[in-house]
Amino acid sequence: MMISTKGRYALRVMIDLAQHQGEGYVPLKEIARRQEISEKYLESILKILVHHHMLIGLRGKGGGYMLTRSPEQYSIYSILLLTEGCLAPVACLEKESKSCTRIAECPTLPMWQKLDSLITDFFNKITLADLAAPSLPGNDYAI
Amino acid sequence: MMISTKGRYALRVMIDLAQHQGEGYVPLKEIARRQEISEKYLESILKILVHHHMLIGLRGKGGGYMLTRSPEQYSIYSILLLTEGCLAPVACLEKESKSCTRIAECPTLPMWQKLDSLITDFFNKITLADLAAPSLPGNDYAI
DNA sequence: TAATTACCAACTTATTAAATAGGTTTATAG
DNA sequence: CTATAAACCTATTTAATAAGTTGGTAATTA
Repeated sequence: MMISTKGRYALRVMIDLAQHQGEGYVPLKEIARRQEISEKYLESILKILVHHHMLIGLRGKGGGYMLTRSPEQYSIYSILLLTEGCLAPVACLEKESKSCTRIAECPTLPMWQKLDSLITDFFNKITLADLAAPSLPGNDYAI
Repeated sequence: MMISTKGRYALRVMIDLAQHQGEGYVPLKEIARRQEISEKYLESILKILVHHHMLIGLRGKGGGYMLTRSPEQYSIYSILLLTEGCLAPVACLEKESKSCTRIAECPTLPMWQKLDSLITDFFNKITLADLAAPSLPGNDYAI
């Protein structure tokens, strides 16, 4: 498997926030309740998103979280990359992977690279708006 | 990440065997040396492949492993599926996943299903022959 | 019958995922 | 000005999985 709960939960939260745009700041407690995810665990995920300016977090009474842009302006790729760290299908393609000595002769590397592009393109073409929107003709991704 | 060493090593072994077809049975020791993989770890991977008739294993002096078909007849998908168990990009799509209560309303499920098809198709279209063959015009996968 | 090989089950170690605990800081409503 | 509600922060724990090792047994053949 490739996408952990961190990435999947992050997506669900972002969709939740997209669907509650215009309601001001939405507190974590509310999101956690709606999404049935532990508040404390969500916290650690939202921290990443705030830190990278995908969200604004406002403290204190009346505070909560809010999107910084409109849903069309978030690619699913950007959200998953932040929370998962890396979306490569094999260790060989990871940035930190101490370069394998067999790279030059590896008969499988080109295949992994093609798959990686395929996946990257797939997620880059989908936006938060596609997932948050109700089902409409032309929207392949909505339920 | 998605494909562990088990699946990656399995592919390398199958390619190695494809490239040494016609040399009779190839002992594990030789494969392990060429591929720089621990003999004992390889053993556990080859066991799976033999058990599912992807390979024949012959014991005793002069024994070793051999493909049961020609390389064109193995899809990469079939090899990875056996050794990895499941290639689904998210837990939600795994067979054993205790069915999530949110399936009916999950705004991300259609996306995961599309990605899963994409990956399955990708691996199904590539055969062992594609990876084992030398680089030729029309072979996108060889080094 | 000795050497060589595959086969088998159990165990260990390392890494990562997933979640929890227990606080501090900031803002606002009253 | 104070109680409350919220985000923020660091460290720790637990669970699961990946990765590899140990120590054998069974079959085959030179």
